[in-house]
Amino acid sequence: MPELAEVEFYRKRWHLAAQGERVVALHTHDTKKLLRRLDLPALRRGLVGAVFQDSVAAAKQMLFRFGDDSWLGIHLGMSGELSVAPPDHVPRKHDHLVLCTARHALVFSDPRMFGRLEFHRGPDAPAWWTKIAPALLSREFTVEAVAAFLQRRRRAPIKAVLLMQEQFPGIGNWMADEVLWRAAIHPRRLAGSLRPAEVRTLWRECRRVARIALDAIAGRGRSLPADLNVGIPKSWLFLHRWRPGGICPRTRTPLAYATIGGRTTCWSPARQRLR
DNA sequence: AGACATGTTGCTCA
DNA sequence: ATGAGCAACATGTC
Repeated sequence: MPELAEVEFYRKRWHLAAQGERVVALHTHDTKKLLRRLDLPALRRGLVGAVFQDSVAAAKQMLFRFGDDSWLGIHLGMSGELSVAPPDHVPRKHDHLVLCTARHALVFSDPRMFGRLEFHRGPDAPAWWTKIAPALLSREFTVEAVAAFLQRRRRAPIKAVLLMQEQFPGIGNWMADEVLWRAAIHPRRLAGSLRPAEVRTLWRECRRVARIALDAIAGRGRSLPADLNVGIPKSWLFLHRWRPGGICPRTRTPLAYATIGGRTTCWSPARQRLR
């Protein structure tokens, strides 16, 4: 499920509930897969007794800092989520990590187990965190960088290229379709075939979709929507794409579906034309 | 029953 | 060497 804005929603849920609280217990449901990058005893030593100091999200990953030098990285994969429960929470089948403070249980659950947990100890954030590509909303995410990247990937369909985290951190399947729909670019167009004006539009819509999605899904300031998706604008493709027989909210014509770049892709043929 | 799922990785082939 | 395409991962839901 989680892309850029959903990841921020989950990070904020833990942060608003328990930032500043001390971890008093930790439960793991060990699946070698999810915890494969984790030194479990080190995790326990680092977190239990430490205060949840801060957190940040980037791309589809989150980093939580405990005490001065303990860092917990989380990638939610396809089906992961973070929730908050009472401190006596009894872990359910897919709860793989539970951090308890005096007042809350912070729960990481992931049925499909495509997620990832990493623990790092040291004064600075780990290397895998600092090498995440510049955020879509940062100054370093420039139209020139996008143009150069599209040229390098010129033979791949633009839909597949938008999913590449090395240039478009946080964009996932639905955001990619949303960006292309707004930019009126057919998902099967080869990246190298986009005219400069189209590249600029694509760049601009990447930033717009990221900004609006973050506000709508994760809220502004200290607010947090009650649920994912409640704030998504009615005009977005997102709300029309899932039901078969969906109608484009702009052209009022039927949406099309196909596998492009290995993923189910939805577009509006009346709006997004080939070549 | 079978298809499909908002993600990533590692392999094969050009 | 570089890049494109695809199967695999594990489990739930329609």
